Amino acid sequence: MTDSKWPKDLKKTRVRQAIVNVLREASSPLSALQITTEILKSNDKIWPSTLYRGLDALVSAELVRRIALTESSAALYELSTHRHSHYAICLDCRKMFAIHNCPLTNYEPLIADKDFTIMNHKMEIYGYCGACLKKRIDKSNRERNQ
Amino acid sequence: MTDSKWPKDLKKTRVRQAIVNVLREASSPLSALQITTEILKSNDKIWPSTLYRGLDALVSAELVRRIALTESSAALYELSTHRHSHYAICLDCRKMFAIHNCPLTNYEPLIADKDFTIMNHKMEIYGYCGACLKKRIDKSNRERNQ
DNA sequence: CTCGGTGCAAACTCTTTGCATTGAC
DNA sequence: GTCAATGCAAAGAGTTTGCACCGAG
Repeated sequence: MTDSKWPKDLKKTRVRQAIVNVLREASSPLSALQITTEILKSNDKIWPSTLYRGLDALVSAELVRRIALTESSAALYELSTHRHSHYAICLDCRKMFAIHNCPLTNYEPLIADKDFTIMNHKMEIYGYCGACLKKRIDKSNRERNQ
Repeated sequence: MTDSKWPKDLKKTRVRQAIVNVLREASSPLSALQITTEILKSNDKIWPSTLYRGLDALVSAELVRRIALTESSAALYELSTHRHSHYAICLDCRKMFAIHNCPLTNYEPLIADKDFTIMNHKMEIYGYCGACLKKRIDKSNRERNQ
């Protein structure tokens, strides 16, 4: 509710505030559907079109960042106050872990001379988080012993 | 037509051969729609469902690789004989340039200890190719001079 | 009061599913 | 001949568009 730095040229409407409130409480990026579900929980109403238009406005105002993952068809959204650029995503539980130091920062100049000027990049790392890896190992041990 | 190493357990059907033929002639990855268009040009017919099922079969047989870009909603397909892992994509003309040496190969061990075991990764680089960058510069010069 | 935001319906893109028929082996 | 591949229709997810009404500034 306390929206510290809401851009003055961005109308502060019910829907937009609801979106920001939901994203503020989220521990990881949310899909449009997840945001809708959360808003509906608070006995507030929202329509898909309005949600997407609201998100577009917030993304344009740089309050919200849109993340498109190659593996999922739905886009994810997070507050842009969290300065994440990349994520490692667990193949089992789909939990997302922010990667703070980007490996490409030093690498980009190496390919920049190939008649291509780099503006930005996307990177996703897939694997298993500690908990899920343990479960996998336990499971394969159990199967071997029976 | 000369399909050097067609997996013996993969039925060699009209549709699958048509897909492979189209992809063989392609200079960059194609979308399902582009593949459909190419096949229809040869007075051959194809239905979306059949195309997708054919692509799935070819991907499973590892003859074809599926590329999902974060920026486009449609998946792209290429023959897996071209050993590309990453692309640099021009923001203007959308041309794709293969990147052969992956910057993450040496980097992965650096984050692997963070209770996360990396299995694979996706990377896309966005920017401007030489031709499009020149056009942009020329255009901005022209606008400045008038 | 005004113009942009919203409710609602409908469309649109990409992809998948179901089922009867066809064709590869 | 058998079973998987295909033709075709229809549905599904995610997102966008159109238009009348509403509400923030």
